[in-house]
Amino acid sequence: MAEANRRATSREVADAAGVSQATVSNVLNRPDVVAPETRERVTRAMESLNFVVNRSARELRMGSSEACGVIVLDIANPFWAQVTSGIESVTGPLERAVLLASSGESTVKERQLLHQLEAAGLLGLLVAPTGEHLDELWRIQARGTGVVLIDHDDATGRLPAVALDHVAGARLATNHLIAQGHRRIAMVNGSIQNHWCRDRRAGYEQVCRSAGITPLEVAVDGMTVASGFDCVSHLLAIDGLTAVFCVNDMVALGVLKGLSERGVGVPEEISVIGYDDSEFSAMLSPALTTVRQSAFAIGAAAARVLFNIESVESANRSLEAPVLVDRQSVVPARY
Amino acid sequence: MAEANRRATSREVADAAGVSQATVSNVLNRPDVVAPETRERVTRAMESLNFVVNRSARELRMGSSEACGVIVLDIANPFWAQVTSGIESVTGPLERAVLLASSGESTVKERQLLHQLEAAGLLGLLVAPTGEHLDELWRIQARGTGVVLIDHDDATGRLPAVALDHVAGARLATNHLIAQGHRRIAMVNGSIQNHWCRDRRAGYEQVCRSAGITPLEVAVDGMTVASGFDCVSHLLAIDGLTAVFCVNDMVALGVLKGLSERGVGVPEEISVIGYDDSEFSAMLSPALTTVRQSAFAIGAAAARVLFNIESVESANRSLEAPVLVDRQSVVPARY
DNA sequence: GTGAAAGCGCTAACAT
DNA sequence: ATGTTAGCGCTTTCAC
Repeated sequence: MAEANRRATSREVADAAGVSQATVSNVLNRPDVVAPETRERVTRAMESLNFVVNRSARELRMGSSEACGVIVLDIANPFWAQVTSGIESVTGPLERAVLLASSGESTVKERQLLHQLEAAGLLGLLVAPTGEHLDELWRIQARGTGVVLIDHDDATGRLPAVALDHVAGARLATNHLIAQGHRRIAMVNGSIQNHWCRDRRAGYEQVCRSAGITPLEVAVDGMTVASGFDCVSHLLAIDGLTAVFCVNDMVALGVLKGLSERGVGVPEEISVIGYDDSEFSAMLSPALTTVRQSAFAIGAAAARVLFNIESVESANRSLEAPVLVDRQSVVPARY
Repeated sequence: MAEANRRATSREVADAAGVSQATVSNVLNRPDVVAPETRERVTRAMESLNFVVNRSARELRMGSSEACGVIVLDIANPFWAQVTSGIESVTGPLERAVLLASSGESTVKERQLLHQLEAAGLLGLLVAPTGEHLDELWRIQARGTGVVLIDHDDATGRLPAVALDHVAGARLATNHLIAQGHRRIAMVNGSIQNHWCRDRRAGYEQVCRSAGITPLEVAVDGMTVASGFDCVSHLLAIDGLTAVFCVNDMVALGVLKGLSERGVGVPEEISVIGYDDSEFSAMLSPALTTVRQSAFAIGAAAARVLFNIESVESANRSLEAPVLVDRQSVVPARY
């Protein structure tokens, strides 16, 4: 049985190849500096011993790792799954590992994860913060771990941030509704702890007010299909309602379902607009009118910023402005 | 400026607290063994220095890490996002980090990732293999890193595997179609490189044959909405087709879309059945009839096996059998 | 209950 | 071109 039950060390490779450990290290890290013949011999030794470098040792020695940590708000949400894909699209080719974690929008879980990830000694962290308390992130940055905010700004400008313009997106959605003649428009919104929700509400309110109509907000707990479904009774209690703006497509899905179960026709009786343009949205019936923003692009941009491939400014500029995807769930109001 | 630009070491904490490094280590790992008063002093020093242990050093010393690596086939697919959630549901409370990577169903990418993850010196790996070549995984296991297969069996029994019964699920779907009187049933399937696709096809074919009807397979490249959409022309070329079994809900979504764009009514003209019961499936119109299997449960089960919380046998037993979710996209065939 | 010392596997000066 | 050596920050006997 040639197979050891333990990983081979560079020391063993060196012995097997009849060279010093330093040469093995050179073969690994600066192959050009070692004689082709020696290199060949060392490489063969590595293969026959199934050598694989011990990353902990390397990192300890070098003082840092190449990998990055990612904290998203909810991995089960398609938006974040897309963001993750975007991040991987840049880390993959760079052969950089990604340590992914999901805070589930819980601030305490976020703190735990931050602590764990910092202890992992990573090159940097990409984080979608759960709240406004950026101080822990500032501290991590000060201690030497790069931090890039995903879809959340740092008002103090200490942390680089790659963010989508939610205010603009919400304005787009609300304007569309108003342009179709709607005046009684509700917004189904998540917790305003969440800056998305805050920003989207801000956009919604701005447009409402300048059109002289009263904003009507219905809050839900999580931004999930279930919460959308559950809030339908509140929606139906609103007098004269003709349109609803949902904070995202998942919620819109729930609202659609709740409305249809109660026999309320969409879009004939009530128009519904979502946000995100999730993969399923075009396929709903009625196909969901929504606002598209590029989740994939924001993930990739944040990773590029962390790895110094691109400046924050340029990364943010590269993010497309939100666009309205006009489908079937919004029609002109009938009075 | 008290804030150092460098992480504090246990040595520094020791000096600040006027104790030895060993005591700091004890406070960290065996708090009970150190005098309460000393412990208190050390803890304060840690806080004031913002100490956080260097995981690389700890792991180097201990010879292994607590974290685990995960390789899924495609993180952007809701099924895998759910599996990931399941894994996190067990690693989270255990404070174990998860290193997530996605192979994108590419075998070469898989090899790269395996290499990277092994080099990270993790406690174990949870992997959904892209193909049948398990030899690299066997080697990793032999070298001392735990490996648990997600949704893929190891015929040799060397690797513990947590797997769903795709053959049974496909039988369920096909039987349902036949019970509704369908005889010309196509299956839209992904690459048979993928064992899911193979298993689901096997179930489909078994049932077809024993009912004396000819299996009709249409292959697509990836298991995505786009591939489903693209194969509709092939589907429509099949003479007398009345039903289609899609390898998953994403593909079904694409097929639904393609069919509706061509004015083919579902379910009046063609019945469609999916697989996975993705979150959006109930909300489609028609609501998608599909097969449910618990992606979340399989992730959690695999993690429990890796961490020795549960035996493979018990974990597999705990996985629910696939169930048919009868909705609107399948109706009796009309002749 | 606490400290001194050794060493995990690797890389990087420096010497040859 | 290759070898020697030191040491990254931590845990862990083994003394005291």
